[in-house]
Amino acid sequence: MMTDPLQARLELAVQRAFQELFDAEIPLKQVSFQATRPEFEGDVTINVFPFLKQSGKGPEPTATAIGEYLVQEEPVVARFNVIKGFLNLVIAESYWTGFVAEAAARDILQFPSNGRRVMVEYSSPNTNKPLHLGHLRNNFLGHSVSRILKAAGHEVVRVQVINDRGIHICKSMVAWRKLGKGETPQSSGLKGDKLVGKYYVEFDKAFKAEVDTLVAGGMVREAAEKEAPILLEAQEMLRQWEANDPEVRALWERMNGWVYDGFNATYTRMGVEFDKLYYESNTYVLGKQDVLDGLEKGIFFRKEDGSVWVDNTAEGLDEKVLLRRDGTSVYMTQDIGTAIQRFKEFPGLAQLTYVVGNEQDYHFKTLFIILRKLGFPWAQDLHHLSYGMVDLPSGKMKSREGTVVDADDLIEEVVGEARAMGEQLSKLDDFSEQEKAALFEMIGLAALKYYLLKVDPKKRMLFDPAASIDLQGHTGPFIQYTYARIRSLLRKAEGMGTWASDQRGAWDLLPEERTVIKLLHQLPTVLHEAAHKLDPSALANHTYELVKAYNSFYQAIPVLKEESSDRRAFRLALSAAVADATKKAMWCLGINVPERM
RNA sequence: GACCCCGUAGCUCAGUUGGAUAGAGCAUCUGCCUUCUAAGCAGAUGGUCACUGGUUCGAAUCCAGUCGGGGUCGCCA
Repeated sequence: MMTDPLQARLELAVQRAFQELFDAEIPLKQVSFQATRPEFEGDVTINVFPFLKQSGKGPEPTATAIGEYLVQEEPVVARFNVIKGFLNLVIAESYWTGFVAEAAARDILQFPSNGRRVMVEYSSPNTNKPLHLGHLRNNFLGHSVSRILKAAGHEVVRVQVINDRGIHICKSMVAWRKLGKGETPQSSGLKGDKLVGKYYVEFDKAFKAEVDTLVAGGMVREAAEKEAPILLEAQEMLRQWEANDPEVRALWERMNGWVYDGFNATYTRMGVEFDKLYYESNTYVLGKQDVLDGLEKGIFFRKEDGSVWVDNTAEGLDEKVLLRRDGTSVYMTQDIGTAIQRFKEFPGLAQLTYVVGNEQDYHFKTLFIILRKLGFPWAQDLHHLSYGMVDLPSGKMKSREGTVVDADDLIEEVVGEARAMGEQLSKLDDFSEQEKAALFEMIGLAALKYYLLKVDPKKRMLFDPAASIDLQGHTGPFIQYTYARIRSLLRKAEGMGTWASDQRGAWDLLPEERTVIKLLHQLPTVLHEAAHKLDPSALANHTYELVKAYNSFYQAIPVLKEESSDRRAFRLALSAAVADATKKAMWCLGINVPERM
């Protein structure tokens, strides 16, 4: 965990203070810092309550003694005050102005490369259905986490697993062959993934009709659901697929191709990217040998019927099957093999993060324990970014009840809302239609992405359609707006000269300036924490705090109209630093920012 | 039933290595465009931090229990 440089410096100074004043040792980590509450004077507050034993004095004398020591010995501490057990420190202006100069000159949200390569897996769609709201949270999270890790200095490999085989896609294939009349995306103009999804639904309809017919003919429903001819046909097709039947394989490739075209169109619009794709049709055979090796070493055990199991009861979990009695593998087997393959493929991989919903918590717990038992040292570097479900006001999304929110439709809706708002404000009269379209696309997607990313990933969240297209308040467009406003300011200021930290005159920072500077100063630490915790919401919320503070500053304090050229230049430098940091922070969330809006 | 997660303002969410009077946005109400973009700013209203007990100088935060919501417990993926 990283503490910011100012804090690290103060921690050491406080430690020295205890040493010299009270001849007492205090552990660095025990020094608790917090931002000073606005109603008191100060920037940083230290709570001395935990150290009364070491000092042998009451809270106030302890705090006062430390405060006096810091003012004397640590140049960044300008003065202090003590209220109850709280030592409020005022940090020297030169520290803050020096920081602004630095933030205006370089990207404070880009950490130097640390040489660690990490992998993030996200998306993992099935090829029988279009992408929906759940995929959006997954993709935005995965994409953002990848960028945050990159900004934190990692080299990131983004991967996607595509579930392209199995009974589900065979169902679509059967229905298309029977009912499709040769329909293609070209012939009907339907997006490829939507077309295949349509036949998946058609299959279900036909299946239900057949079951009803069989039941009407006197068959028990349970039996009918196993024997409906169209289901048998799909199962037969899966066998043919596994036997490499050329005709079935050709149809499979053709229909999956349509799906990929559709997915790619959606991914492009979402602005989500991958470095490498894994297809389940290639990886589903992996893991079997690894399980057999584990069996030989006595890590797993075989039951009388021949099936192979792992016993995780000692870890508080359960027994879990790894190979069926007929020797075929299950999902877990595949995941074991895939993980092993990835660490072979990318030697020295420092971390592998799976972005997968929390309904699979148990699966990943089990998977990680198994890999640890198999003795892979990297097993401790596996993470499950377990995110909560997205609920609708009406409850859970259910495909059977037709309440699934389609990704393409949703994007279309937020972009439409951005357009409606943009046209109404009519600030863009000199924009071409093309420029407008690009801007509304950017704003709409910002609204959607920010809405899904500002919530702690671990928590289930409510998707309120009305709130998600909101462009005011705690939203992506609000942040974009602040950025555009600063850019406009900076364009007007061109030629007014630059500012350097040695140029500061004898002035006091205004409270509005100080607030902005402090939030900006914390941002790199927040980014680092977000990388550590795999949590974009921390960065999203802090970025909002920053631009909110900037807006208050902007509204209350003149910049271009400031008469003192030094102060004006300083405010421009601060504005530029906020703009740069905001742009980078939003980039880390996968959100673009406009020069005007 | 067992295990896991969650419960903070009317609604959606921050805040949890234990610290000062628990914060935002939306909604409602009041001001502010002759001044750098009003997608903004300033302010008001709104709280038994689910409940009970415990730990301690101090608990929304830690522990136990109760209630409520969700998830997982397949030789499915």
